[in-house]
Parts: sequence; C-alpha cells; structure tokens
Amino acid sequence: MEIKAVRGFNDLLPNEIGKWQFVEETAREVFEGFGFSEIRIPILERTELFSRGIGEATDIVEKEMYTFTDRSGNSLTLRPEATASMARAYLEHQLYTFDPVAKLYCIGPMFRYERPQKGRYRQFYQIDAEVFGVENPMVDAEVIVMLIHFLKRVGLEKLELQINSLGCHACRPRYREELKKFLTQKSFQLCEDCQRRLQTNPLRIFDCKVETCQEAIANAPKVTDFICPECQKHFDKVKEHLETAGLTYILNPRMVRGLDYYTRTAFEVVSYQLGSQNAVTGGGRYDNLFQEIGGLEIPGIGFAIGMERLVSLLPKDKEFVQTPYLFIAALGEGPLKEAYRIVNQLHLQGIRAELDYEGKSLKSQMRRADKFKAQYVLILGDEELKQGKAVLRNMETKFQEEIPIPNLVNILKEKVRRQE
RNA sequence: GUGAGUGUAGCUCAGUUGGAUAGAGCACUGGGUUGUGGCCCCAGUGGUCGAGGGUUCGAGUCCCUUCACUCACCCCA
Repeated sequence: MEIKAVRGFNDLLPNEIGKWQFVEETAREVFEGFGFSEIRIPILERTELFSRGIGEATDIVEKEMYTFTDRSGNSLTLRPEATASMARAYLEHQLYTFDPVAKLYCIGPMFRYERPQKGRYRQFYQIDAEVFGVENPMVDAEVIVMLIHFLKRVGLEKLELQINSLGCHACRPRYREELKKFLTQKSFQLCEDCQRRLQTNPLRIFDCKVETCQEAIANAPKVTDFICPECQKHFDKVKEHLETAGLTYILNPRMVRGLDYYTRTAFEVVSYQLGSQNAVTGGGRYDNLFQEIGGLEIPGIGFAIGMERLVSLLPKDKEFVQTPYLFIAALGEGPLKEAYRIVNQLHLQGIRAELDYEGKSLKSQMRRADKFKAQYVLILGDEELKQGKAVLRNMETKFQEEIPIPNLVNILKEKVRRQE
C-alpha cells in the first residue's frame, strides 16, 4: 500500500461504527430530552476566532492549530474545539433576540496538531453541549447532571466526577500571585518544565507528574481558599445542587483547565482504564469568552466529550454489528437471475438480504451465509425455479421448508415482525 | 517539539552464536457425496523480511541513515 491515511487521522471501519452510532444516537436523545437543540457549525473558521477566544498564549493556539492561508489571503484554521464557533454562531445570528438562553449541542470532528498517542489523535471527535446566557449555578449543576446521566445511559461505569472552581478574572490573578510566591521559595525542587511554568502559568504545576514537583506543591495554597465571596457563593450553590441531584463528586482543587476562557466552575470526568489521557470529558464555565470574541457580556457553560476515549470504554459484551437477515444461495444462471430479482424486492421492503454473484458452489455459499451470521438462507436451484418454489432454511434451528417464491416477501416480513 | 520501544504473509507471531529454497496458527480459496454452514481433515493462494546504504564469501539476523507505528512527555477531549 502506497498511500496511507495521514498521521493521527483514522478510519472508522464498519465493524466499529455501530458503537459510534449508538453513542451519537444516545447523546441526541438525552440532550434533546434536557431541552438542547443541535447546531451544526463549519469545520473552518477565521483564525482570529480561536486566537482571541481560546487565548493567544495557550498551547492550542501557540502550537497545535492547523492554520493555512486560503487563495484570497485569509488566515483560516481547522477548528480545534467547538465552543468558540458555537458562541460565534450565537452572536452572528443573534440567537439571543429569540431568547437570551440557548442550549445547544454539536457533534463532529476537531483538529489539533499534536503527537498522537493513546486517546489522542489529530482528528478527533467531540460531543459538545453548551448553555449560553445563564449565570445561575443551577445551570452548572444541570449540565453536569445531564453529562453524568448520558455517560451512564451509554453504559460507562467506574467514573469519577471531579469539580473545582477557578475563580473569576477578579480573584484568580490574586491566587496566581500567591501560588507563585509560594512556589518560588521551593523552585529548587521543581523540574525544568515547572521552572518555566512558574513564570508562564504556575497553576499548571499541579498537573506535573514529577515526584519532587508534587512534593513541592503538596502544601501549596488552594484556589478555593482565595476565590472572592461571589465565586465562593456560586461554587457552594453548584455543590448544593449536585447533592440534591444525588451526584457524588470529588473536589479537586488542583484541577486546572488549559483554555484561557474558563472561569469559576470547572469539571472533568476521568476513568483509570484510559491510560495517560484519562479525561473522558471536561468542561466548565466561561464568562469571558463572549467578550473576547464579540464584546457582549454573555455567560456560558458547557463540556466536551472525547468520542474515541468514550467509545474505548464501552462495555465489550455489547453487539453492534448488523447481520443480513436472509442470504440467497442461487445455483446456476437462471436461479441467480431470479435471486437477484428477489433480493432487490426485499431491499425495497427494508429486509437485509445478500447473495453471491460469483456462481460458487452451494457449500461455499453456505459458508458465506454462516460467516455473515444470516438468520435464514434461501436455496434456489433449477428444480425449485421450475416449480416456482424455494427452500428456506433457518440457520439456527436447521429447519427447512419449501415455500412458494411469490409468498417469500410476506413470509419474511411476518418472521421479522414476530422477532420484534 | 522531546524521549523510549517496535517494524518478518491480510492478522498474531516464530526464525538459534550471521549459513543454502523464510516458517506456524488464524483468515482467504478449493476439495473431502452429485445441491447444505459452524467442528474436523487435505491442498492451494499469499512475503521486494518497513525503505536505503554499509560490513561479510554469505544479512531477516551485525552497523549507519531514514520512514512508519506505538507508548510516554508537553498539553488536552
């Protein structure tokens, strides 16, 4: 094979697509039940939407975007995430004139130029849900409740919900300084990366996996001790609402988010079966995003689910493959022609049917039928054709009966109905 | 961008201290009653040993370069 898919871009083959369809269908059902509407947005946006929305200094913008100049000289970028585009669409079409509150979800591919590894690809799929226009902590909890409900519906177990508050633009800088001051005293035990982070983004040191860094940060001041009274109140309400909804969560004061726009509530659902990239989904509140891209002060909260991470956690025992209902084994030219006519007729009735076009031996056709896990095989030879009949074999019970060809469609439809 | 590991048939892998025509299992195709599947038996198709160069009488085995994949770091879903 000479031409292969480019690095980090994967094919989803028929044998695994059932899981994806199942996940997407469940998401639509659950989200719409919670009052969300689907929105579809372009895969390509003007680069500045992301550089302003996500933040100029973030890793995504600095080194992970697929950016190019088009033929008319505009800088365009393959979307690395969906939230900014959804916010842009909300502003552009002034959805707030219909109602200030918008509950939206979106399913599709995102692109980030990173070194691929387990659970991380250059094209990856996300399910996004966002609520624009509400600052009330009730919505924070509502969104999380919906997320957990969805994950359970899809069959995930052993998940851990972690939450934190990152404070707002008023109180976070204060905490940042405090943390910086604390860590500067211990900078001698920080690794090289963290020395750098101390200057650029001290919060990130919490994420470091180096042991000495973890020791250094063990007794560091917590965000939650520094957030302003309003943020504190907001966070308390979120926790309260989660508890009334019966959700258990883990407070993780060390959880930080990589995108600049996050404020206040931040959350993540992790699974320890995933390997190093253990977050199935992450999200939070972003009360500054809209100002960055449009000037209006509109609060928002939402999350993104990593589809390939989620699919990899799906219970294995679930069967998602579609098998043909009927396989027609035709013997000879005349029967093949008749079989072809029948198959077409069945397809029009929505009955999955296959046949062998190559005129192979009955044995070989039976083997194929078996491989495809067909429930019935119709055997059609010259004799049967002459009499206008065919042999219908139930592959599981091995029961065979002769049936008149004109009745076949009705007989099969009846069998399908009885099965359901 | 950095580090480590792995590249032999469609898949999973054997291949001794370098030695002659490169193997197995699974899969695929055909056959074992002329028109009946799964199990079993037999046969067959299929490999420029990732690529390029070097050492050697001789390289799948050793050396160098390169590419790809995987995992991890950075960071994130």
